[in-house]
Amino acid sequence: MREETLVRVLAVAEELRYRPSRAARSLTTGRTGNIGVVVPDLGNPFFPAVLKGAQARAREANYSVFLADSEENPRLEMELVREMARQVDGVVICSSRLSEPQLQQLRRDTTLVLLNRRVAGTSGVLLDSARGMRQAVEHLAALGHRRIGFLAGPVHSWSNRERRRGLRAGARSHALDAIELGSFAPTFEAGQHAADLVLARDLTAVIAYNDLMALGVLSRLADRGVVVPDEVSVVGFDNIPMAGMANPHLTTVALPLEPSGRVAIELLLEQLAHPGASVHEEMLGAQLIVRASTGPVPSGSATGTPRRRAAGNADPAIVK
Amino acid sequence: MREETLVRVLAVAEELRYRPSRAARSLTTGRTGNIGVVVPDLGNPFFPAVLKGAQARAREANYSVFLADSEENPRLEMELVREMARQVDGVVICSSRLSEPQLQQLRRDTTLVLLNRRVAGTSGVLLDSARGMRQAVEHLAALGHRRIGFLAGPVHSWSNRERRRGLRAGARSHALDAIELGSFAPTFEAGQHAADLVLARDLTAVIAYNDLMALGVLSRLADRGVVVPDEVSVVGFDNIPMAGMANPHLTTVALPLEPSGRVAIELLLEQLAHPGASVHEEMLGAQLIVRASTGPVPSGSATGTPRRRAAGNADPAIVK
DNA sequence: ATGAAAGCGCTAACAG
DNA sequence: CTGTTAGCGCTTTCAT
Repeated sequence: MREETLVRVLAVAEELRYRPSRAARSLTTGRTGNIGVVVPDLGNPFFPAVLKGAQARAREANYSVFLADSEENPRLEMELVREMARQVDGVVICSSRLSEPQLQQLRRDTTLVLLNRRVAGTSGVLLDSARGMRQAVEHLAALGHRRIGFLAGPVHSWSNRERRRGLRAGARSHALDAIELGSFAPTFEAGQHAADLVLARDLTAVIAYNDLMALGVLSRLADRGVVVPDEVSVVGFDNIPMAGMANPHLTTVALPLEPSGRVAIELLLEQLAHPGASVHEEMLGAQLIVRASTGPVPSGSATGTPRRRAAGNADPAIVK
Repeated sequence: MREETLVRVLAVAEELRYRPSRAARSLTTGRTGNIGVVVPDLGNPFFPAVLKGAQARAREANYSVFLADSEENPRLEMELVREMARQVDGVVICSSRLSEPQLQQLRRDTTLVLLNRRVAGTSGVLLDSARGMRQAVEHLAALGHRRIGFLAGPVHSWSNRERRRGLRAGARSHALDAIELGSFAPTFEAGQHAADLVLARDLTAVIAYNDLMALGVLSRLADRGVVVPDEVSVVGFDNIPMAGMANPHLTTVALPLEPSGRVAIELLLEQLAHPGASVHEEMLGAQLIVRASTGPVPSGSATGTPRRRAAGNADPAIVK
């Protein structure tokens, strides 16, 4: 058509504030231009961080994102994904609390990408928890700790399994005892509660499932007058945004949260572009962050000598 | 129709995994069943908290929510709302960084509800920052402080204006000096930076725009060997989820974050149900949270006597 | 090259 | 009260 016509049409379109209807478009094309993201709990700072990366990357690719909070509830999680499936091109499930069969089932409804979960035939982003855990154990071993507690997180969580795996491997390598406690909810309050169990077991070091719990432990230890890190060393996981500023005594295994969100979207876009393409899995590294205050433990404690009460000699939770 | 027919139809529908297409539906009905939420920064814990409430309430009403992060960028914020407008029934803008004319303009594109912002003709949820600030000032006055610093937040933020307003009122009531510093970005890092300015001004108490900044101040004060609260009292705002667990020295003005998200959605639903109805504004209260460690300041400091260096006598930032 | 028409999946308004 | 039809706003295909 004529140049002039084009210009005029565009001008009028602008004047009438014309905006193409995405609904109508998606009706014909079959694509929505939307992506869904499901998280177990927005109150856990881990997920907003991931979300931030995901949202940013999605926008760069001209996708909008639907957000849903499954409230740590598998039934709700299922329902949310199903509902989303109707109006998105694919969904990213973060730290899914669903069983593998359930996830396989959802795969029939939409293109799935998992974050923090490994399922056959499904693309996913993984954070190298096991390696991070080995670093943490190595660090504590170097400080002289011989008995290390682990406060386990959600049972169905992949990262919890990985962290336990890393723990056992680390304990074996360094010939120290790893005592698993829990599982606990991945919250500050659960950490406070767990702190008492740690003291009761006469542990000199404890690794929590995540920073939230670790902060809970630190808080409770402070309340009980226990000096950190002289009497007990505490290590957390994830390095959530406020972890460091929250408590300088917190050593933590840092995971790349925002990048993981970005990568999840990237994997999803890839799947959408090449529907038949092979499934990809991306593993992102962990890094131990040792803060100023993590000093060596007193030699008395370091040998694992009970300080408060005698430990039972047949301890069922000792792993190695 | 016959009972049997109905049953068989439903059975087949289920068998074929039939799901009505929302795109097609919205094409005919003109409604999408979606709501948009825009926040300035997901990295600020304030917003995930609000978001959690909003998402939960929206879901209860069978709405899905689109999420967008405007990265504290007004241009981007505009664009995001415009884009959302095409596929939602309404949008909630949290702590908008836009000018009033810009917001009026957006109102033509979609139904708007504002959180933390007052604009004529637009429904909104407000958090009573001014009253919270007066409580904070009253508290510090009771502890004997005579010179109080305020670390201002984003210039275009309604709550920042309200907090300044409350500050001036409080300073007048209690006949004390309020020194405004900033503005600063509402971040931990900015708080660290501001702490030095506070010390340079010989202030015995400082109220930060929000908890993030307050934690930054506390962190920097600790690094510089200043004892809190004996030498300096620090007050934050919002009571974000990790504030309390982060630092027991943090006194904070608590705002109902999750409820505010819920209320925002409620106002939006109301607007959608009665399109012509009158605009509503909801004001939610604030509550001062004084933690264990907020003791009185030494009497020397309490009289406002400079401790580190002489303060210039013509201080332009002194409000009253 | 440009323009007309079919149809995506649904709902609303209609006719039977 | 059931069953049929028009049309929402686009894209894609087909005819001109």
